[in-house]
Amino acid sequence: MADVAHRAGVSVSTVSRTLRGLSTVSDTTRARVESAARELSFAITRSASSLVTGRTGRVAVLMPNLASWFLSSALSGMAPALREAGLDLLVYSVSDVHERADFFDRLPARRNADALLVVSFALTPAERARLDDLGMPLVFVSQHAPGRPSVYVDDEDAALRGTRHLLNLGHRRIAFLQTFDETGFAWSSKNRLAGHLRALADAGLEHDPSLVMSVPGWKGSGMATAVGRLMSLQSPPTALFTETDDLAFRLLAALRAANVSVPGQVSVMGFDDHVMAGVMGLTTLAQPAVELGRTAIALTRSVIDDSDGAHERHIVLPTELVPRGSTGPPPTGG
Amino acid sequence: MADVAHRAGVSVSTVSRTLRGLSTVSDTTRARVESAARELSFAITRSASSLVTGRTGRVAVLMPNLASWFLSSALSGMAPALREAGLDLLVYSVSDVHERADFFDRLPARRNADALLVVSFALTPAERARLDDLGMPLVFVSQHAPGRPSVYVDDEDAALRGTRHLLNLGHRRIAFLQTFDETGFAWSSKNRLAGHLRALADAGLEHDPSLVMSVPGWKGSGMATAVGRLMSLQSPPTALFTETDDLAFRLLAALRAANVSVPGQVSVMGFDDHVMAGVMGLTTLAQPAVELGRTAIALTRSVIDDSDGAHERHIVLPTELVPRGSTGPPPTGG
DNA sequence: TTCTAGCCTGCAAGCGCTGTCATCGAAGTC
DNA sequence: GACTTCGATGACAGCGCTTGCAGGCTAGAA
Repeated sequence: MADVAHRAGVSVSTVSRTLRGLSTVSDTTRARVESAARELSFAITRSASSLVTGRTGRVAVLMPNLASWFLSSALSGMAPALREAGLDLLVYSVSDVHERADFFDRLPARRNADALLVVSFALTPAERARLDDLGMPLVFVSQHAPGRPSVYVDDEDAALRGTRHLLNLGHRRIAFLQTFDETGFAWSSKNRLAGHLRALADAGLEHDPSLVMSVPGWKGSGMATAVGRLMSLQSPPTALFTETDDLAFRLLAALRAANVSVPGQVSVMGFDDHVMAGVMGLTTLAQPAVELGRTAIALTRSVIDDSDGAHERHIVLPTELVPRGSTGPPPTGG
Repeated sequence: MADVAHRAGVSVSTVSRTLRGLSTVSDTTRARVESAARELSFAITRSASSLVTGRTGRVAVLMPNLASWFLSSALSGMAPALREAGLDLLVYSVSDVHERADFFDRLPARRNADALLVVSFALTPAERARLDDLGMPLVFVSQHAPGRPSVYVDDEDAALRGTRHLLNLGHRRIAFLQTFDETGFAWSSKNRLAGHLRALADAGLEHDPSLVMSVPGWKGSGMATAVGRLMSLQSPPTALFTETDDLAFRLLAALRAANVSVPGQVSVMGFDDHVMAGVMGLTTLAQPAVELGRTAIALTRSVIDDSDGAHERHIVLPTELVPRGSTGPPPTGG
C-alpha cells in the first residue's frame, strides 16, 4: 500500500480511504490512486485490516461432509451470495469423531471468520455450548435451533405430505427406509419419520414397526437385505418412502434386481429432489438446497450487520412434492 | 494472548512460544500456559500472526462449481489432509463469466492464502498470466500445466483403454458422447476424445464423425435427441462411450425410455466412477477423485515448504477400468 | 481584507501477534 | 571459586493496515 501511495504521490491513509470507497476523497486523487493500484496489481493484505477492524471478511461453514448432494448444493447457493457481499468462504468439513473432537477442541474458526454457519450438523449439548463460546455469530442451516437464526425446511410437514400422497393413491401398507446412523451426524430423519407416522395416524392407520427399516451405508448388500425382508412380510408394503433420494436410488436398483416392478408392484418415493431424481423418474419431495444456501448467506449478512431481530430470525423454506413415474396406485387386489 | 500471559504469570512471548510448540519452553511453564489458555478458551488471532509471518495458514481452491461429483469428491479428499496440516480451506467457486472476470480482476485470493489450487479450470492465457501475477504458489489439479506442479489422471490413456475394452468385446461401431461446452470451462473432453480416437485408429478403424456427438446440459431433451439420431444411422453404434458418468446416467435413462436394452442392444461405458455408477451397474473408468484431492494437498504442502523440485513436480494418478453390467458383446449379426 | 466553515489530506497511534536480542540463573569446567 | 555455556524468559520493535485528530487550503461571508 505504501508503494501505491508513493506512486500516486499521496499518503497511505488516502490510499486506504480510496480503496475502501470512502467519500472524503477528491475525484482527482481517487483517480490517481486507483490507477496506481491497478498498475501495481495491488491487493490488500486482509490480515492487516482484520487486525485493525476486527472483521475478517470471511464466513466459515461447518458441515459433516462435502460430497453429498445436499451439502454441495447448499454450498453452491452460498458461493455467489458471498461473492456478491465480498465475503470469502472458509469450509470446515468434519466427518469422523476424531476430526470432530479436534474441531470443537481447537475452535479453529474462532477469530478467523465473521460468522459460522452450522449446516446439517447434529450437535451434542457440549458442542453447542462450545460454539456459544466462540464469540462469533452462529447461523444454523438445514436445522432448527431455538432462539438462534436458522434457515431450514419443515421436514416433518414435507414427509407428512409425501405419505399423504401415497395414502391418496390408495396405499395402506407404506414402509419407511432410513439410513442407519453410524456416525451420530444424522438429524433430519427423526423429523421425516415423525411426519410419515403422523400422516399414517391421521389416516387412522396403526403404526407397524416392521415397516420402518434402517439400512446401512453405501457398501454391501444392506439394501437387498432390507428389500428381501420387506417383501417377505406376511402383508408386504405396496409403497416405500425413503428418507433421502440417495437411498431411493439404491432401492430402485435393488428392486430392479429383484424383478419388482415400479410402480406396478410397489411405489417408491424419495426426499430431496437430487439431480438424478429426474433422470431416474423418482417421485420425491423437493427441498430447495441451493436456495437454502443463498438464504443462509442473506441471513448471515444481516446477523453480521446486526440488523434488528436478525439474531433470532427463523426462515422456513417450502418443499414441493414432485410427482414422477415411481409412484402410482397399488396393484389391484393388493 | 495478553490475558493468557497474565493468568499464567508469564510474558506474551512465552505464551506465543508455548502455543506454537517451540521447544525452548520448560515443561512447568508450558503446562501453566496451556491450562491458562484452555481455561480462557483462547484461540489465536490468525490475522495478527499472518501479518508478522507472512503466512496465512490457508489454502485457496479455485473451481468452476461446487456441486459436481468430481469436484466435491476432490474437496472431500482435501479436507482431512488440510486439517492434518493445520491449514484452512478457502473456496472460490467461479461459474459464470461475470464472476470469472471479477475473480481475475480483483484476485481476491492474493495475500489471503498460502497457495492456490486450480482445479479443472480451463484458463485463458490472460487468466494464466494474471495468476502468475499472484505471487503465490499455484498447484494445478486435474489438469496438466507444463512446468507447474500438477496432479491429474491421464485422461487420454484412460479413454484409450475404455475404447479398447469395447473393441475387445467385439464392437466396431462405437459412439462418443460429450457434453456441449456452453461455458468454455470444460477441458478434459478433448483428451478423452483423443484417447478414444486413438484406440479406434490403433484398431485400424476409420473415424466416423457422425459417431461423435455433443449433448447439451441437464435441461431439456437433448439426450433423447442424441439417442434418436444415433440409433437411426444407416449403421448404428453398438456401443456408446460417454465423457462422464453423469452423461451415461442420462443416456441409460434415455435408452430405457426408448426400449433399447443395455447391454443387449448397446453397451454403455462411462468415465469417473461416480457413486451412482455402482448402483446403476455402469461400466466405467474410475478416476480417484478423493485421492486426487488428497495428493494435491500433499503436493501443495511441499510447494509451500519449498521442497526441492516440488515446484515442477507432476503426479499422474492411475485410472481403473471397472467392468459392470452395462457393457457386453455386440448383438450377434449386428 | 479578514474570518469562518468546510473539504481534503497527512500524521501517528495502535490492532495482536512474532522474532530478535538481551538478560538471568543454574549447571558445568578447570 | 571464577568463568563459560546454555536453557529459559522477557522486552521491544515492527508486520500493513485503519482511524481519530490536526492542519492546510479554498471559498464565501462580513
